[in-house]
Amino acid sequence: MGRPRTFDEERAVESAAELFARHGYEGTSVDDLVTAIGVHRGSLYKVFGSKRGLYLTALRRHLDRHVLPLAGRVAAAPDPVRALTAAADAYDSGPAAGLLLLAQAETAHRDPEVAALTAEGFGALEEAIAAVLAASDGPAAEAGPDLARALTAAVLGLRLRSRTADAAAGPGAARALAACLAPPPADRPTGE
Amino acid sequence: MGRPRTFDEERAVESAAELFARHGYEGTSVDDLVTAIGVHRGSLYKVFGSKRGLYLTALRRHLDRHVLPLAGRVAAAPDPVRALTAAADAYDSGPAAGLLLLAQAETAHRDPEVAALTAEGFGALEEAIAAVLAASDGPAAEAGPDLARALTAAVLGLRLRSRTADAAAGPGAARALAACLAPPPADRPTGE
DNA sequence: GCAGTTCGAGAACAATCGTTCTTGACCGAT
DNA sequence: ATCGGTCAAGAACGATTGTTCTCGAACTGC
Repeated sequence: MGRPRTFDEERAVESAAELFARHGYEGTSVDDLVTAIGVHRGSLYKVFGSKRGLYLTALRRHLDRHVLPLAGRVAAAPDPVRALTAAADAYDSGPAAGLLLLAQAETAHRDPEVAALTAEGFGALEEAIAAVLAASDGPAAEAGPDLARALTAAVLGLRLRSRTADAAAGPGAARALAACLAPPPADRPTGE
Repeated sequence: MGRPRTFDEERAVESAAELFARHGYEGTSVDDLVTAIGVHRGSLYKVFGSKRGLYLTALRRHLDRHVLPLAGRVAAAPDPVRALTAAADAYDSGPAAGLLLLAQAETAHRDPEVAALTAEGFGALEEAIAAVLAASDGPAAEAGPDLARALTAAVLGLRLRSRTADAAAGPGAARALAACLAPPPADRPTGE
C-alpha cells in the first residue's frame, strides 16, 4: 500500500558517504546532500530521521562493506609486508575511503556513537595486523599489539596526508615502512 | 593616542588555538571564542579581521612555537629511535598539539592557505626525520624520504587515534615502531 | 473505482552562524 | 580642559543551518 519510493536508498547512502568523506560532517550541509543525492528533503528525513542518522548509517555501511572486509584480507596475508601494503593500497583507493578517517578526526571525540564505530573499524585493522605480526618470525613478532597500533596509525596518517599532498606518496611510503620490518636479517643477501 | 587595549593578544591566540585544536574550525563558533577568550566581538574582529584570520594566526603561531622547534629537536637527535620517540612524546602532549592535525584533516583540502601551512609543518617534520635517517647506519638509511614520510604519518595517526582511545597508547606504540628499525642487525645480542 | 496510505515538491520554521553597527566610556596629546 | 581616536558592551544584521509542515500526486488493497 502507498506510493512506492522511487529513489535507491543504497545509492543515496553511497552518495552521502562520498560527500561526508570529502567535506566532513559539519562541512556537508543538508542542501548539499539533497542536491547531490537527488532525493527530497522530506524523503530523506522520513528514511534516515536526521542528518546524523544518515551519517551513522553511511559510516556503518562503510565499515561493513569496506573496512571489515579489508581487515579480513589483511589478516589473511602471508607475511607482515604484504599485509601492510595491502592495507595501504586498499585504504588509499575508493571514493569513500576517507569516511572513517574524517569521522575519527572530526566527530568521534564528541559523539560516542561515532566513536564506537571508529573504534570498531580501527580495532579490526589493528587486530588483523597484530595477528599477522604474531604469526611472522621476523623481528616484528615480539613487538605485538603496540607495533600493530603504530602501523595502523601510519596507514591512517598517510591517508590523511594524501588528502592535500600532491599524489600517491602513500604506496611508496607504506612500502618503505613494510620493507623496514621485512627482513629476517639472516636470509638477506647482503654479503653472499 | 586612543584608549589602550586591555586584553592580551598572546593569550587570546593561545586560547583560540586550544579551542580550535579541540573542536576543529567549524566546530568552534565565534561565541565560543569570545566567551573563552573573554574579549569582545568587536575587538576580536578589529584585531584579527575574521574568524578565519584568527584561525590562521593561531595556526601559524602553533607552527612557529611548537612544530618547527620540535622539528629542530628531532633533526638533532643522535639516532632514528630517539628522534622518533622524541617526536611522538612531544607531539602527544601540549594543549594545542592537535591544531596541525585538525587543520590537515578538516580544513586543508578546501583552504589553500591552510594547506600551505600544514604542508610546511609536516614537511619540516619529515625532513627532520629524513635527515636523521640519512645520517644513521641502520637498515633505515637506504629507505630515504619515503620512510620518513611513513614515520611522520605514524606519529600523526597515533595522535589522531589517541583523541578517543583510552589513553597513552601513543608512546608505547611509537617506541615499538622505533625499536623495529633500531638494531643494526649485527650488534643485536641474539645468539651471543 | 474508491479508500487509504505513502511519496515527492517546496515553503516555512526556529536557531545559530559569522559579521557589522551603534552607543558610551576611556585615554593621550594639544 | 578639551578634543580626537580607540576601546568595550551589546544589540542587530542577513545568511545559512537542520528540521518540520502543508499540499497534491501516485500507487495498492478491497
